[in-house]
Amino acid sequence: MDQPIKAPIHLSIAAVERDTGLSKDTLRVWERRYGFPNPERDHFGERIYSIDQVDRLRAIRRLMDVGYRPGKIIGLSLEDLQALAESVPQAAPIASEDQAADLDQLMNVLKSHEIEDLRRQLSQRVLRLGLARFVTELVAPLTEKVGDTWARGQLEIYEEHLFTESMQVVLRNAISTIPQPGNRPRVLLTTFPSEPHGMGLLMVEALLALEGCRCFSLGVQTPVWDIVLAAQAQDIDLVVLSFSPVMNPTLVVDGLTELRTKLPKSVEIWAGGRCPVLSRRAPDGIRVVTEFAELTKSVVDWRHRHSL
Amino acid sequence: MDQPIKAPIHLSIAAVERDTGLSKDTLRVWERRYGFPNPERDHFGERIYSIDQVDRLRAIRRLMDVGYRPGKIIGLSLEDLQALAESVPQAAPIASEDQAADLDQLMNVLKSHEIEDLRRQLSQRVLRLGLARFVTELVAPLTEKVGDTWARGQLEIYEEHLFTESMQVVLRNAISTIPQPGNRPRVLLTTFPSEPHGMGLLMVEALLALEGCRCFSLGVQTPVWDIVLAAQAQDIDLVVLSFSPVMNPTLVVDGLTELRTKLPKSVEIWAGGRCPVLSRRAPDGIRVVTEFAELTKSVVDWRHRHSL
DNA sequence: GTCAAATATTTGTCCATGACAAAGAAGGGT
DNA sequence: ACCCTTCTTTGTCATGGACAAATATTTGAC
Repeated sequence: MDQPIKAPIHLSIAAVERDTGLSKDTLRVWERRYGFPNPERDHFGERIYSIDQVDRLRAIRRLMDVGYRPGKIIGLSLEDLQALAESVPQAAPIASEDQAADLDQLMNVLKSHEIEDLRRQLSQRVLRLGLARFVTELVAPLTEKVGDTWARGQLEIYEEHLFTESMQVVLRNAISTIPQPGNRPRVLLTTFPSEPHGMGLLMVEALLALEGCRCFSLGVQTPVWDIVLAAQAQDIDLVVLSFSPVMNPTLVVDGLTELRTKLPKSVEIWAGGRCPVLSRRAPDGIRVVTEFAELTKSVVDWRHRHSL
Repeated sequence: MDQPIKAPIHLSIAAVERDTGLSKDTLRVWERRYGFPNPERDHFGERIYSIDQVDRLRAIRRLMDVGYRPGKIIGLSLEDLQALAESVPQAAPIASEDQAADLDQLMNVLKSHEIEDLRRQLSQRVLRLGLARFVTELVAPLTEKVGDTWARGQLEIYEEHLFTESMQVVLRNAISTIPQPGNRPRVLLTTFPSEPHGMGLLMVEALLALEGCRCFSLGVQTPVWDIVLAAQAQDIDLVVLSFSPVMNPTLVVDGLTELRTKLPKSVEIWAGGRCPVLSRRAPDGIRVVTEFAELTKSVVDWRHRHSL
């Protein structure tokens, strides 16, 4: 054996915050209220979390992302948590039999860790389906499936990383082959500072570029003020932001409100992604786009409104 | 005018943390110690920061990244801070006259916001110089120059985002053209969870791929435990991690130590990047690679040691 | 004077506890 | 069924104290 005695590794509260996505404040208040997590203390009284507890915290976090409330599940053992995750109903796949089978096949390639295979097969699908259908019918459901499978604990994070990395390579490659004429609308794409996920952005960029929009991607995590500056400098018509479900709702709403007041009225803001708060209480003056099909329509609509 | 009367916009402490990168704890303790920032309070006593103060905070933050200590500069006005930023000595460019001129030219293209131009010119340089020289003689110094210019306040964050995004596209494209034979060493590339910068990783991937290594990139921010799992699954010889100077030294050292104990002895760990702590107190069993030239040598050395 | 070791200062992060607002759940009337 | 009000849950913020790590400064030997 390479690691005969597994060293009892302990993590600081900052490390746990990063590994679980739960803020330090939350970790402390859970300990106070529910008695879990229940970390040891080092010689100076600072919290020291065991791997076991971090695993449990991650399982709890995953279930919360699916809608469970912490109070209900925080007392459960890791096994119970995993059992619960299994029972979460799969998001209804709107896919046909063929599609579903194809997704399964790609998942198997991913699980076999044959990265070249995965990348090659994805590239083939781009050619076969065309980029637009590739994004809507394959990337979107496959990404969801991967997230789902991970939430059930049937996929390691590193496998998700491998998937994301491969998919991004394929998508970027595909996007770079789209000719970019100097057309309107001129679109700025990015995410807020607390949102590190870039896949949604790439999908949107692909679809918009196909629609003939002029896309300027700032990558992820641009502060609000810098979005405003960039929109000014690039003479932007449309700011598109992408949100994942894990984003803090308050930050989403506050950020959007702030951005809306700072941007001229003539610049539209479109917010996309599967973030619950968007559908419920999106600020005024923000267009919420939850489905990819809407995106294309919205562009047509924009052009119509601007007589283009 | 689009915004005739600029609404007196105020930000919550969470928003300021987001926009300045200073933690809530830090913001509170500065207020307590130095009397700045000095936010108003809303009807319920929560801090409300003015735009002016946030601008000052960002200027301070920039100077800190260049080595100033907060206590020395926290009392200065925005003008004084900017003047100070101007006076920061430029990092000595080891480049030749020609190179320096070329970098300047590219910087100008970036500042003109002609993204297509920038991307096209970068792609041309790849062909002209070859990928290896492109990385060592252009990407590395240009990235540094961009960071530097930003630190002086002469570049907006969004401009840095534009640069990073363009460069990543070019690099990924270049990398994807390198044939990947099934050669050793098999290299896993990633960063720790607190390190969101992926450029260094791409540069290293390019050079290693050129050297004939088999590269598996997990993208950024992989938790330690998942790095271990991935290394196992992919039969990895070499884990390469990239660090930027802003990373918390404690987390770097702790993470590396943890990773070293969890990985089998047969798997080497190489740590790269301009992170001061690496040179000073790197843990045992970690190879520190600060220069790109070393990288190639290290691969040759690895092959020699493994009789390949 | 130069350099290294010892001491002082600066600075970020952590801790404990209290409080409240916003989201969600539960109850009651039409 | 539905909507409005009330109760419960939950995350974030506030205060103020403390210490360790990093940095600056002083001391002392050569």
